[in-house]
Amino acid sequence: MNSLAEENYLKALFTLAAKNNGEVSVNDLSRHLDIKMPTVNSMMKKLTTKKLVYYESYKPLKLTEKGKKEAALIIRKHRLTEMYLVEKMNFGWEQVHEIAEQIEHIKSPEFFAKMDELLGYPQIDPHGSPIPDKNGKMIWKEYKKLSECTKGSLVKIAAVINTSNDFLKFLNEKEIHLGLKMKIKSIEPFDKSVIVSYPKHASETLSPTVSERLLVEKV
Amino acid sequence: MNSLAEENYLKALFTLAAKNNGEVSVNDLSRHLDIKMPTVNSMMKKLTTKKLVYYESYKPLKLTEKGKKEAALIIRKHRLTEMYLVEKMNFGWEQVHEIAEQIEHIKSPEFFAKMDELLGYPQIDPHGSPIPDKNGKMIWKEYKKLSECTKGSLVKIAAVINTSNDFLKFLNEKEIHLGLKMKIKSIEPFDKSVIVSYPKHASETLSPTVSERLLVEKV
DNA sequence: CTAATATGTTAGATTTATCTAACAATTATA
DNA sequence: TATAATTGTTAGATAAATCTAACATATTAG
Ligand SMILES: [Mn+2]
Ligand SMILES: [Mn+2]
Ligand SMILES: [Mn+2]
Ligand SMILES: [Mn+2]
Repeated sequence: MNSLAEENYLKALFTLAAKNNGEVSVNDLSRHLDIKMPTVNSMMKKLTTKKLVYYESYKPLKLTEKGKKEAALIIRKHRLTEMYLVEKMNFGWEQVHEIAEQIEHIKSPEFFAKMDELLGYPQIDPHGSPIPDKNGKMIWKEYKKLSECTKGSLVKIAAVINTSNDFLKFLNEKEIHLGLKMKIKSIEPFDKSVIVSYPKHASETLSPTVSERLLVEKV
Repeated sequence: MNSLAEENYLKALFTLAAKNNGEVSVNDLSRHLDIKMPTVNSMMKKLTTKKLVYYESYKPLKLTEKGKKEAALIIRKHRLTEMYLVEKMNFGWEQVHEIAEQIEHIKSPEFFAKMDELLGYPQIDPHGSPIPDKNGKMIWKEYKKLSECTKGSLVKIAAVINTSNDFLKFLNEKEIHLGLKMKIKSIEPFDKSVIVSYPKHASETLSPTVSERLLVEKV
């Protein structure tokens, strides 16, 4: 059984690896978790003896297959929890991450199985991220960034990335949510702002900071 | 902020104190928590510096007012969780204690406030124990043990005490649950077994082991 | 009332997860 | 390529929560 600390390292390794083809540096982990490098270094040695991480001095860190699976199962619990909090407890999508960060460590397969069942076996979390299955398999659909779409296209919001509290609250104010269909009216040539329209909002200008964080699918 | 370990000691102190007019011994705590006496001893010193426990060498342990309140608030979270698991997630009353033992330590006032709201501000948990209010105030209604009732009386099951898994499963088999009304048909003079009747059960014999663990109110 | 038993305390060790300081290797820059 | 900056490692310290062994006090029984 992994400790709470070990679980957080596994999750961080998994998340950071996704951004850098499977390889993570001690420094990345250190900054991501706000834990000093020597601490990370010794934890990596420990996870290596547990066959969860592959580590050699001065080389990039990699999760083993076992490590990947265990990490994915924690992410599964995190995302199921977020979905449960939004769907069954009426929390806003900007409120659930902190709570899920704690509940993901609860040791009770029955508890998460029940959430899964009550939610009808959801495939995505409230931010559009895929929920890994019971074997730790996770599939990202092929979404496109809103910033990469062309004028005139009709798109549907599928996921948000870099889901900070402030960003989600901004989206709430603009009434932008998953599933929302919007039309791209034009793209400002100067700064690449995207001008869109959607129900109750005839014209909204979204800066690149925003449009790069919105993943969409074509309608 | 108290650690998980500290919270479990506070809760144990509160629970054991209820059985012994506010005083708890190091030995009681040690056995209850399955933690050796020297460990308990040093934790009591720590909780004393935090003004949660009143401790003097060789004297019984007592929670301070602050300690009592903090303990009651953890018990509040435990019981709200149990109620939520039974009412909203369809767990059996014998399944919820272990999960609540973990969730009671979640740091999120909003999470428990939401449970409370969704449950309609319940006063008791699934075993009939009172849920302390937001100020840590808890009131036990004046129930009587089934074993103390007289022949011919009509009673309603109000709470169960010493709620072990096996006992709750036994009650499930006998279809005995909170709110059930039963009539005391007779009391066996030899061993004080109570013979009762209730819907679908014309005659059930309950041993003292059982009838002493069932709290009832008169109908 | 003494002796045995039970309960409580002190001292010191261990495990886990963290840190700082010092040093070493790698990578980037001039 | 030599030097500087960044990244990584080692060594040793610290805090929390636990333990065992030894000793001290209190309670119980004869
Ligand atoms: Mn999250
Ligand atoms: Mn976490
Ligand atoms: Mn319980
Ligand atoms: Mn607990």
